[in-house]
Amino acid sequence: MPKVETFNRDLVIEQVTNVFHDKGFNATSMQDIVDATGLNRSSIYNSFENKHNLFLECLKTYKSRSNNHLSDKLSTASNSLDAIALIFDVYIEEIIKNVHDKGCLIVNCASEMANHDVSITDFLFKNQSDMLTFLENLVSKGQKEQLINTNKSSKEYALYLYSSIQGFRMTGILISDKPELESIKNTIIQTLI
Amino acid sequence: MPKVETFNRDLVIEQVTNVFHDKGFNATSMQDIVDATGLNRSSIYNSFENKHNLFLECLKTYKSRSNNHLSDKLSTASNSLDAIALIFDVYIEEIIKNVHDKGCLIVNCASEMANHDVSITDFLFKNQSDMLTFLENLVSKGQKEQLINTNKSSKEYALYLYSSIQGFRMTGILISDKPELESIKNTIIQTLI
DNA sequence: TTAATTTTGGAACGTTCATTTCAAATAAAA
DNA sequence: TTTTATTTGAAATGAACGTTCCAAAATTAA
Repeated sequence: MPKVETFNRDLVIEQVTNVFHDKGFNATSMQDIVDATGLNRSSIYNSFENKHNLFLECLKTYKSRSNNHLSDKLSTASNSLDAIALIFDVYIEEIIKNVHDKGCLIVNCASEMANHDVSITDFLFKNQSDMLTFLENLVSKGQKEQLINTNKSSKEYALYLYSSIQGFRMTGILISDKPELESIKNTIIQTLI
Repeated sequence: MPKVETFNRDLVIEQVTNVFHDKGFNATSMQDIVDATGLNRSSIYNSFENKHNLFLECLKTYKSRSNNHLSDKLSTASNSLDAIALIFDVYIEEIIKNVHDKGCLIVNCASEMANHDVSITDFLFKNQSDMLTFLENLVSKGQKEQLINTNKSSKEYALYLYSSIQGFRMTGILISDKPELESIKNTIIQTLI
């Protein structure tokens, strides 16, 4: 019966995500989004309710897309320690790919919006929890494989890595020199050995 | 001859900085600034030209105020390694002081505005350079005192610490649990020993 | 006390903001 | 082909934005 949605929703989300990633939530206007997608205002509001919801959907898609990309790369790792190093390699690749790196959308979002918007804060805490669990499992396996030292618990090292990754993503915004990024990565990894 | 500026410029900058720190540049309106300072719009524009300049002045004041505060604390350090640990203690104190920590104004600014505004980007690169020099000297002294290992150069460790500090400040936005923050700090410091 | 100079208060500027409205175009099902 | 549901286009909404304007108040030097 109805006329069906003609645009590619995934593509639109990707286009909008690029704008949000580049300018942040507050500096992005609906006009920017209209321009980036080629869609009409009405279509956007019809399909995504409002700017806030659209941003939340971009965040969620970004998270799962990043996680999938990470999983793909990590599946090639020979062991857990190698996997942790590969996480940083993925980010290094991302940072030097762009002339001006935009950092991590989620880290930027935390910096811009945490504690101001409950649905965003909920997302951020959930993301943090997922990240910590993921890293803890990785460290735990590495410790069982005796590739990672047991000076600290897997929980503590996960927290350390979580914090280090955020710093790494922030640093990449201004520093895009590969040797420097590799050096930071190696120093972080060294701690675990 | 003239009527002289009646308000306390330092106080106004502090009040405005608090708003910018809380909401970020783009989400802060001139009305917010009027409300926070109690000044009239005209007075603000008379004294600070525009929002952008006002923000830049807040950034600079924030930087020097933070550096002064850090210097004060670090002067009580018994050695260079202790001084590095004290940096993190200053941040931990800052993080748990506020119910909802806002992170570092400069880190947040990098996340929101880097590569979009040349005067901001200039400030950020200058700040980064200052930070790295400061940390490199600290590490270098620590290595001479044989308190910090020489597995990596002082430059490399400075870069590592710089990245770690940014991550630490980001992490503190969502995590305000002192033991967790202490754990991250200790893991970072451990790398140097 | 007067003159000179600046800060104020408050309104107004034109623009841009996110969002809404609604008729016209569209397309699948009947 | 007609019906039905939905997407579109384009304009309009009112509120908020950063900034400007100007007369009135204020203050100090002469």
